[in-house]
Amino acid sequence: MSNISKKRQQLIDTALQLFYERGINSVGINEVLSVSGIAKKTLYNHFTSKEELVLAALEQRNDNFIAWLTMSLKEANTDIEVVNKLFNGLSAWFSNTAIELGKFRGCFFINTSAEFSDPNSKISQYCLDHKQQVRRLIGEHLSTSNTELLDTICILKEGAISMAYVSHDLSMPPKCIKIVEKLL
Amino acid sequence: MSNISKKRQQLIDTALQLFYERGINSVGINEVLSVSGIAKKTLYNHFTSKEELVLAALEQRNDNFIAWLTMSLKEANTDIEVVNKLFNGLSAWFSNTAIELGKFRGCFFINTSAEFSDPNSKISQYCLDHKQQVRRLIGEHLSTSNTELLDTICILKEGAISMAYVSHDLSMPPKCIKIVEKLL
DNA sequence: ACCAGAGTAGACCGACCTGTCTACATACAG
DNA sequence: CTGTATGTAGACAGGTCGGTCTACTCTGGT
Repeated sequence: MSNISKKRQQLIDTALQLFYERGINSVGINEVLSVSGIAKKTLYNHFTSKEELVLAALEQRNDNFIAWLTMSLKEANTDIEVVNKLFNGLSAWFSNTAIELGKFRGCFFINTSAEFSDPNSKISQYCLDHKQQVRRLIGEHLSTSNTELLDTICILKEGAISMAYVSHDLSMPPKCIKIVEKLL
Repeated sequence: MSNISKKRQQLIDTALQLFYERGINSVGINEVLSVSGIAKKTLYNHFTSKEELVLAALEQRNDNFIAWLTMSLKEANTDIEVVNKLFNGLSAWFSNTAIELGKFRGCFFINTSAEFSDPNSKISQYCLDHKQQVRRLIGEHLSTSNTELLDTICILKEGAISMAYVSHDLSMPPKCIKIVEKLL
């Protein structure tokens, strides 16, 4: 890997970590630089603004998350297996057992949407896009193209994430599994 | 009402509106002052810091929300009626028909939790407290003290709010009602 | 060996942040 | 009528923000 993209990647990695841990508006460019040990000129060589760095961090997180979810849903051949693997995966995430996703601090995309109020901004649009990608990936593992089950799973997933973060209640994923079991 | 508490209330109302619309970290004290037309000295007469104003705005929002929810659940005498009234209420909120709650921009408490990363801060604690109050209020309207139904409703509620805001999908509340109907 | 490209450190800019303070106006209770 | 409490306007302090720029160094390919 060339030096140029190595530095670029270091910046993205550091930014993602700090942005996810503490929120984008609470982390300044200077902190990203001092933590990563990279000069300011280099950052503005690769990104024209903080917003571009934010978008790159969102893309990185999306890649990580989709990869993790793909792995989690691997070899799920029945609908109930998909549900089990999905919510067991969420459990692992919440309890910091899914190391690929870092220390749990809610959904980075929900948190970021909360910080950026303009729904037409690239940042908000990307958050929406991420949720659609996750939904599509789950849908591809289900036996039916009926959206009813997919809707249910997505609602429960979002609810479980929100309650895990805001209410510190990590017990929702098993309950979600039971709910879907009853419905099938 | 005395002048002192009138000014205080104006500050809280303005702060709540701006904080909810755009996020707490994106709104400075000076903007709250210029919009409300109140002097800075007066603000720091009533609140020792921005954090205190934020807490007062959270309390105000909690009062408004609990009052709205209490009204929405009034005369719900069966479990299914509670579910119907709750999710129809959410529908109205999402589509800006519930004027008491202002223009929908997600859950103020979820959004605020996303902005403040320290879970032990008063602000994060208050967000958690709000969610518990809402849960308790819903629970009081249910026929059983069994937490299973209450858990289900709360997960679905959080999921519906999150999807309405991040994914601009306002269609979840009726689907939540159908899900609970199947489970009962 | 040399030069261009990519890196470094960090001063600097204007804008904005929270919070303090001075100086003055108004209202009202005793 | 007067004193206190509460209000006003806004300058100011000290800090941080995103972003620009200068001046210098390192490194790798020809």
